[in-house]
Amino acid sequence: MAEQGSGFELPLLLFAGFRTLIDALHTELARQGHPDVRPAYGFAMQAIGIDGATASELGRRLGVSKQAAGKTVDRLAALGYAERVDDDTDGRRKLVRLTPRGIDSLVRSAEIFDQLRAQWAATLGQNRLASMENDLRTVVPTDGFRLDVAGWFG
Amino acid sequence: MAEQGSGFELPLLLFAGFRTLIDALHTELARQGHPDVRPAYGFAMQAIGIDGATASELGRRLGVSKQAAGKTVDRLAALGYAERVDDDTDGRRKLVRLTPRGIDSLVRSAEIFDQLRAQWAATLGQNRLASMENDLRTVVPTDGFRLDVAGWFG
DNA sequence: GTAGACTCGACAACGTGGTTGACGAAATAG
DNA sequence: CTATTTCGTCAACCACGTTGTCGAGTCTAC
Repeated sequence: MAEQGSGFELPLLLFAGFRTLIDALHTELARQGHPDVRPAYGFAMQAIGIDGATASELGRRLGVSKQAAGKTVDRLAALGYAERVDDDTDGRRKLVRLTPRGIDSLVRSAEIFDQLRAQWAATLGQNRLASMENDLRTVVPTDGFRLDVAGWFG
Repeated sequence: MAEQGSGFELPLLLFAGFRTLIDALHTELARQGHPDVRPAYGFAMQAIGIDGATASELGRRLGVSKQAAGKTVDRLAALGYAERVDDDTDGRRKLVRLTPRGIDSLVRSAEIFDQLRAQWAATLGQNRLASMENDLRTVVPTDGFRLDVAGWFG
């Protein structure tokens, strides 16, 4: 209340909201058999998608270099969430595909996010939550933004 | 609008809002003579505060180890934003103090954040923005949360 | 059909932000 | 006086990003 109207608080609240959701997601994800999925991995797997992608394409989607994307794929592969498959029609390309385990984590993430949103809706009311989402949509640039949280911040 | 009610969109919107504010801050900060302040540095300087702090205390405030805090102080010191001062009454302690340049960046940050909030208020309306802040306060845990964004995410 | 340009994935080196573990020095508790 | 705690630092390591380089494969133009 002392910080009412302080410009300092707004970014903190937005980040706290983001972090609250992501932490709740990963707590539940861990409980459902995915204890070693980090926030960054979730975003990367989301970017890989069901159809898969090459490392270069993944880099473009995430807004990072192809080298950084390649390293992320290494970690995902080491954990059994993704795999590299040679492309028959192009000897240079290696398609990165999610394993069944990777797809499972993605499906569960979507469900958990829906449940979390429902909790917020129950607390704030559907209208208030929808207003918040609409207002955020108005005020953030519409073009896709970069998801390289760790690298961006530090 | 296709994503209306999608649990996936909410965290993205919150993060995009956070990032939009932080990016705007640093663009303006760079214009005002602080081009090499990174988001992480701003949070660290905020935690150091006007009165200064020891590296261990800084670590506690940021939620990271004293070693990590010490490294952050190194980078801040290298850029001329902070300095270490021996404590006369305790031979172990070294107080980390912001330099005038460090304080200047903090003062300007506060002003810029206020201006950015005013822009949001002009776009959304005072009431809508205040509602958003109130709703976020309702839904995020009240206890102080960790500011180690980079380390948390990745 | 082949020469040049482009793309792909990988390698190396580095910067930044974290972690543990260990350690000497200084303060404090008994 | 001794035992414990705390402070700052050093060293090693990991995660996530960067740039530069490179061989190999594909595509385009002549």
